[in-house]
Formats: sequence, C-alpha cells, structure tokens
Amino acid sequence: MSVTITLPDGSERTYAEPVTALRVAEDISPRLAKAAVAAEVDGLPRDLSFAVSEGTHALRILTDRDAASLEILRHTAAHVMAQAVVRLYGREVQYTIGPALVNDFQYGFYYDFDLPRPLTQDDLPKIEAEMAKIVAEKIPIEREELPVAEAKARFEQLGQSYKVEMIDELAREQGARTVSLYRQGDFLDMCRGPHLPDTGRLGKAFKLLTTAGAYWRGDENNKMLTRLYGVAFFDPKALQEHLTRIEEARKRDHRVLGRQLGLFQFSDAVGPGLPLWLPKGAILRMELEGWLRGELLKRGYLPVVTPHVGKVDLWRTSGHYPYYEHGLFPTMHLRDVENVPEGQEDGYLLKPMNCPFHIQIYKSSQRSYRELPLRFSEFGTVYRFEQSGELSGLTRVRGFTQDDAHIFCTPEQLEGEIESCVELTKLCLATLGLEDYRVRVGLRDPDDAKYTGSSENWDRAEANIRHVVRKLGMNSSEEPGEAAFYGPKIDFVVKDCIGREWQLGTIQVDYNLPERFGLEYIGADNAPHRPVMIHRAPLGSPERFIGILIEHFAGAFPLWLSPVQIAVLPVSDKYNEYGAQVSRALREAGLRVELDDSPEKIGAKIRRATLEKVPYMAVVGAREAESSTVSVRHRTEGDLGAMSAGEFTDALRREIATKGRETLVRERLSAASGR
RNA sequence: GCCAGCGUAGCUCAACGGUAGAGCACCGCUUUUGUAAAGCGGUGGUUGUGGGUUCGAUUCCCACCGCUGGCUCCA
Repeated sequence: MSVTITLPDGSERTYAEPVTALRVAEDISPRLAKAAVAAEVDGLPRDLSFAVSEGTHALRILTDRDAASLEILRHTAAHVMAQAVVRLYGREVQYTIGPALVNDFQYGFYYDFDLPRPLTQDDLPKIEAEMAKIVAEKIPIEREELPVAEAKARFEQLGQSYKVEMIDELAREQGARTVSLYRQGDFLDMCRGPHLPDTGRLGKAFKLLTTAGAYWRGDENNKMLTRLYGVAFFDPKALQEHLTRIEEARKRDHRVLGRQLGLFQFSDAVGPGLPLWLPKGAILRMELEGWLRGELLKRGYLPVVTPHVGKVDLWRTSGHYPYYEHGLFPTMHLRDVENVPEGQEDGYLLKPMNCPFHIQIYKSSQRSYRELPLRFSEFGTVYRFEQSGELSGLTRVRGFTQDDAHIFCTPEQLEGEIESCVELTKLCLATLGLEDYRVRVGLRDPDDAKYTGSSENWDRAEANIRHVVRKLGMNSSEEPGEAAFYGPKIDFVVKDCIGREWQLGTIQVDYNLPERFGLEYIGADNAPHRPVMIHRAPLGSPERFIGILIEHFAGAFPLWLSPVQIAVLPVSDKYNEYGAQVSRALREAGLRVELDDSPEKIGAKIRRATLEKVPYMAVVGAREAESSTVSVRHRTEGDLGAMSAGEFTDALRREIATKGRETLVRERLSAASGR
C-alpha cells in the first residue's frame, strides 16, 4: 500500500497513501508549488488537486513555462468569461461550449452562449470588468465526478438544456457513466478539464476580442448562438505582443496593399466578388501565368480554350447541377429569344468549372491508348455564386480563373501522372517561396450522400492517392468529407495574414465523370476502355494565389513579378532628358520602367518609389549624365553605387532569371565589403 | 444565407440634431533640387441608397445595398 511518484528528473518520491499533485509540488519546493498551474500524470493533463493513486506513476508539475499550460489557462479564461456573462445577464443565459484555441493566429478561446439578445462589441468591456472581479475574488475551481443522471439533474435545475443535451450524447455515444463537473463559486460547468486551481491564477493578461454568431453544433439548421472570442496569456507582455502582431499582420492584408499598390479593386457598379485587375496587378498576374504556361508546355500539356457559358444539360450530366445549384449564378433562359428544340432543357449556365468542356474536347475524336495521357490545359475563368458573407478580397470571389487542366489517362498511367502534378504544384510553391503550407488529403465522408459514383471507384481513387502520398513521403493529413463530389483530392493549404486557411493547389482523381460522360479510348487489345481523369490546378486560382502572394511578400515582390521594376529618378528637371534616355534603354531591354519627371525633390521621389515597393531606383543627375551611368538604389538596401545602364540591365536580367534572389544587391554588397 | 459591427472627398480619418473639416493625393504657381516628404494657393462631398421622425438629420429610427470579423458553405 504505497504511492510511488517518479519525477521528470528521474527521482522518486514515496507516499503512504494517495497524494495530490499539489502536495507533491509543495514537497519539492514552495516556489514550484506557487508556480504550479496543473500537472501531468502518466502523460495525461490533470488538475493540481488530482489525487495520485496507489502504484507507480510518472508526475510532472506544469508551470507557466510549459507549453501545455497555455491551453489550460485559456480554458479557464473561457470559464471565467462564461461566469461573468451569467452574472451580468442572468440565469436565462445558456452556456454551451467554450474551448481553448492554441494554434489560432488571433484567438485564444471562445464560448458560445444562447441569450435573449445577442451580445455586441459594447458588451465586451463590461464582461472584461466582471472577469477582472472574478479573478480578484480568487475563487477556487473544484472538480467533481458525478454519475450521468445526477449531473443531468444539476443542469436541469440550472436550466442549462444544452449541457443536458451534451451529457445525454456523451452517455449515448461514448457510453459515459460519469461526467466531470467544474465549479467555481456560483458557476458550474461540465468540462473535461483540467483547470487552474483558482480564478485568481488567470491574472490580468486576457482580453476579449470580438463577438460573432455561431450555429449550435456548427449546423446552420440550428439556432444561432453568440460567440465571444478572447485571448489570454500568463504574461501581460505576451498579450501586448500578440495584439501588436495582429495589428502588424493587418498591414499586410492583401486588400489593403491591393489598393495601396494599385493592383486590383472591387466596384459596387460591377458587383461583389468580381475583381477588376488594374494595370499593375494585371502585369503581375501575366508574369505569373506566363511562367506557368511555359512550365506546362515543357510538361506536354496541350492548351485549349473554352467558352464561359454552356448548356445546363452539360452540368446535369456532370452531376454538378443538382448538388451545387445554389452555388451557381442563376440559369439563363433563352426561350424568349430563340427556339428551344423539343426535349431539350432551356437554359445556359455561366460555367462553375471547366471540366465538362475539356471532356467534350476529349470526346471530339476517337481516342487511342497511344494518345494518352492527354493533358488539356486552360486558364479558364469560372463563376460561382458564393454566399455573400463568404466573399473576402481576392481569396474568395465569385468570378475567378483556374490554372486548370484535365489529364485523361489509363489506369496504369494514373499514379505517375498524380506524381507529376504534385511535383508541379510543389515547384509553384517553391518558386514563390511559399514554404509554409500543409497538405490535406480529402476523402469522402462515408455518411454523406453527396458523392457521386460507386464505392469501388472511390476506393480505387483513394488508394491511388494514398500510394502517391506514401511514395513521395509527403507529410499530410487525411480528412474525410473534404473530397470533391466526384473524387478524392490532394490539397495544398496555406494561411493568410490573420491565420485563415485557404486551399491553393489541388489534384483530384476522378473515375466518375469519365463514366458519367461515357469516355473511352481504344486499347492495345482493340477494345474500348474507360480513361481516368485528373483535375488539377497547381496555383489553384491566380486570384487567390496572388492574394496570398501579396501578403507573403507584404507587397514587395521579387523583381520578376514587380509591376514596376525600376523607377528612374532625375535629380531635377534638368536631367529629365537623360532620365528619359535611360528609361528608354531599360525598356528596350525588356524591363518595366517608370520615369518620375515630377517637379519633386529627389528625396520625395525616392520616398514615393520606396513606398510603392519598386525594387530598384536609378537616380540620375549631372554626374551620371556626364559619365553615362545610373546610381542604383534598392528599396530596402539603399544606395548600391553607380554603374552603366548596360551593366545595370545585365544585372537585372540575371536577377529576373533567378525568380527571386536579389543577386544585384548581393554582388554590390559583397564587392563593397571586399574593398 | 445567418449573427454582430461599420459605410463622411480618390485614400486615411474628424465633426455626432443647427444644412461638413484636416492630412495625403490631384491641379496651379514659386523653388532646380543628390538618396525616405520644399513652400504657397486651389479644385474636390445630394455624408452608401431609399423611406421615416424633426422647424431642421451626416448625426435618431426602419428597409435595402456594400464592406469587416465570425458561423455555415466551398466543385
């Protein structure tokens, strides 16, 4: 009959009877006990009040220095917030769920409430003040384990019907016999825990950030609850840094930079989610697309061009229409202007995808196995009627282009083709320096009826994808329910400046549309066979990709993508003529140049070009005109010294060829330091 | 689509019941300038749209449109 506790440093402590984690901490040192936040017993997070039972157990005392503690702090913060809301808004407040978030860029926790009226921004200061009171009261947080029936009775008594529903569900789906409750004074919640030992430990480094609506259980058929988001840290300095980081991130927001740099705009006169690319944005986009087009040709892709509208029937055959009708721009009816043949549906759609058109091209002649794989590529603009609340800058729009292609191949060729698609997608990300992405393998959700095709087809497609992912050793996560309705996919997902995830590149395996459209090729055996399709887009969409790119570079694009590559800046009007000469020479060398012949002083011109994030400036005055040179300045590195226009051009061409490395800067700086 | 907030000059913001103001940008004049903002002057607004309350609305109320943060959705 004894308790043996092994500590992380390997030492052991023995107790005659069960002992709480806190007691052990006290025995180790009073300072540790004071700093203790929670414990980890046999690898599981526990409260400090947790009693370690007989036998041998590994114990670790968690302090604010442990990463795992932050989640506990934030979870307690959510409870304290809920307690404050109940205190302020009365017993008719229903509290539902309130988890900690540790990987979110902005938020640290939230709690969803059902209240007589939704809370607004104006309520937050009051709630924060009440939370501060609760912290000052240092209310002990106590855990108890109750049988399901008893716990239900408690919450029924409190009128907390959501909690009752959750307990029922725990009992039904996980066979729970008991549930754990946490009480802090007048507030009782069902929670797995662990929590801080008392509300005082929350401290002052918390802040409520925003309110939002959220459907109960994330289902839009359910009631909309009020969600409060907040964040908490152990250290007020860390909170301040966090808030500053959010503020900084908002400065890179592509919507802000897009306007500042004159890349794109939206116009009420045109309609929401329909971007207008301004000249500078259009150049950037053309450069990116032009590069990718070259890569596609090298890889045996065949360009095709297809229209923006097509008959509804096409989308019925593909299967898009019934499932995604609400996601389409409304059907155009032609009966009033044209005869619609008997038996043919009257209607055209603005295309939501390019695949049915590419399929028609496949079908335009009889195909032999000798032709396969056929890779039809098109930067096709598609239109999807996204819900109004979903629209967001360039990352979620209603009219956008896909760097699309459909690969038609034999089942034997499929995995090799998937592999090359993965490599091309990785090349795109690597070329732009987007290293921070995750790979998601989207599989069907077996409980959802929206997927088309046989389960054999799905099994095959999912197996193909898994093979390739394994073969390439890709670090990826499988997510059921993330497949396209016709097939599973590999998605490349990145985050924007405030941590929202967006899918960029995608590779989708599809056995189903070839079936639905009756595609065939004649095999070596002279018999018809069914091809497999891959839908793939390495950028995903230039719109979204560039949106992310703007944030990635904070608007300071590498030379090859910069809308203006060189600003020629005459020191005064007197040198405008020489400046124009230099500009002409650079432009003839294929560089994008802007001559600033405004009556400003040189300092102002430099400032303007720098704010516009033009990579290089060529300052020209008497000295340069005299010696036929330009004084080169880099947007961040400053003065790089004088060189001839020819030397400058050559250096920039070399730098453009690298697609990113600032070779000229390096050359000049190393020359300078070598001197 | 749902919840909340916001919509004032091209941009960033002020005025908050008494018929709008600043900085930047733009235009003009002076200055002819050497590596992140020269000086002076000027143009510019049916205060998102439509109703309502009021002697009077940018300000208060309602509806719509748009934007922002979430939720849902996302081929």
